[in-house]
Amino acid sequence: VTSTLGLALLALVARQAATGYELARSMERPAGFFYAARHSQIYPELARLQDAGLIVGEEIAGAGPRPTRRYRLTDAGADELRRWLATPAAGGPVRDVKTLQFYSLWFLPRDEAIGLVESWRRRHAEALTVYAAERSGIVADGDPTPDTPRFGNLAAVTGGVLGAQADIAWCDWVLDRLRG
Amino acid sequence: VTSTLGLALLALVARQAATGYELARSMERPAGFFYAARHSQIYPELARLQDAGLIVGEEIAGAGPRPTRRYRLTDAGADELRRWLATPAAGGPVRDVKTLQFYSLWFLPRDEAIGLVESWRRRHAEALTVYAAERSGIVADGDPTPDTPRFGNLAAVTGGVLGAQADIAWCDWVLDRLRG
DNA sequence: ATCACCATGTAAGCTGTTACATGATTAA
DNA sequence: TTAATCATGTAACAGCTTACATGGTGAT
Repeated sequence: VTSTLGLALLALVARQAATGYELARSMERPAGFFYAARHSQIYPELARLQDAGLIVGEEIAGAGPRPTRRYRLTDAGADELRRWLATPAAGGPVRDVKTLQFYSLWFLPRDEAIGLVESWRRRHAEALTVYAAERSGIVADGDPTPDTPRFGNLAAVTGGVLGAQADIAWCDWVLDRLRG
Repeated sequence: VTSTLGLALLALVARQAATGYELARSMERPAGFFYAARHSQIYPELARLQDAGLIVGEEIAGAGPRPTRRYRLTDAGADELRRWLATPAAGGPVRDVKTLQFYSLWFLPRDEAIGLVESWRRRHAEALTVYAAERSGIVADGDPTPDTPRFGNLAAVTGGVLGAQADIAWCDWVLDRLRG
């Protein structure tokens, strides 16, 4: 019954009790690399999760006109998250703009096609340096064991590295053909 | 001004004039692997594209209570598509359920974590056989030159193969860690 | 004083999904 | 005759984005 956004929030709160603001930050920078959401979507969803008894918010001292709340996972929330993780999620709708553009490369003059692929390559190369740096940061703190959140971080960022490498290899393959 | 769905439809119509029904089919099976949409979204968008002068529909004989129309690209539509392809599209929102689950692997007992990753691995292996089969089918018809739609097909499916291989390698890396 | 950041909320609008609706043709 | 396929459309709803709204704290 819980939405994917709800489960994403449970996954974050499971790691660390957090305010809506902190969760919104996470869904921009670290977790946002693979699951993004805005605060306007997060706050109502947190209210729903609390109504469903999956999280509880405790009021804390904070800045601003409205009360600040820090949420933590309940036992029911932990069950819900584990149930979702136990079965592989059905992949949602696919809307891959990059593949759509590569699918249409034949429609461009040769030089512009090369320019398009090169700029995608640049983007992936940048992403790779970001992921690789993040990854060596994690590894430098010691190899995480599979029952700690840091293992999830390492797994996610490793996927980012492997994916970016594959994307770059793809661009190189296409460039070879276009120049060849 | 045109939506991404609109550009996806232009990209398909650029290859081959098509009815809304045929476009909806494409967005299930071949093109649907990287850009999916339903007929309920496609028909109104086709009307909008025609209003904007990017495609024109010609009534043809066909089954059904309403007139059947086959759409083809106009010169303005070709310009619009080329303009979009010339600059690399801004990546839309990221909502990667698989990475979210891997990020949360630490939260599961070891055996269930292994089960989850194995089932993702199975899914990617299936995808790989589909892409690989599709790819050898294209290559068997002769190497396409970069100015033919078949080159786009080959580029897209090559990306599918490389991506699936990277996904499998990722799963294997995680499984290695989980099994110790 | 001005700016960035902390912190939470609502409203309008666009995008996308599911479901409802209609009817002809062709193959089992 | 029953089902699949061709072919098009609308309506209700869910999900997400952009923009509006408020106000406190701490640094420059």
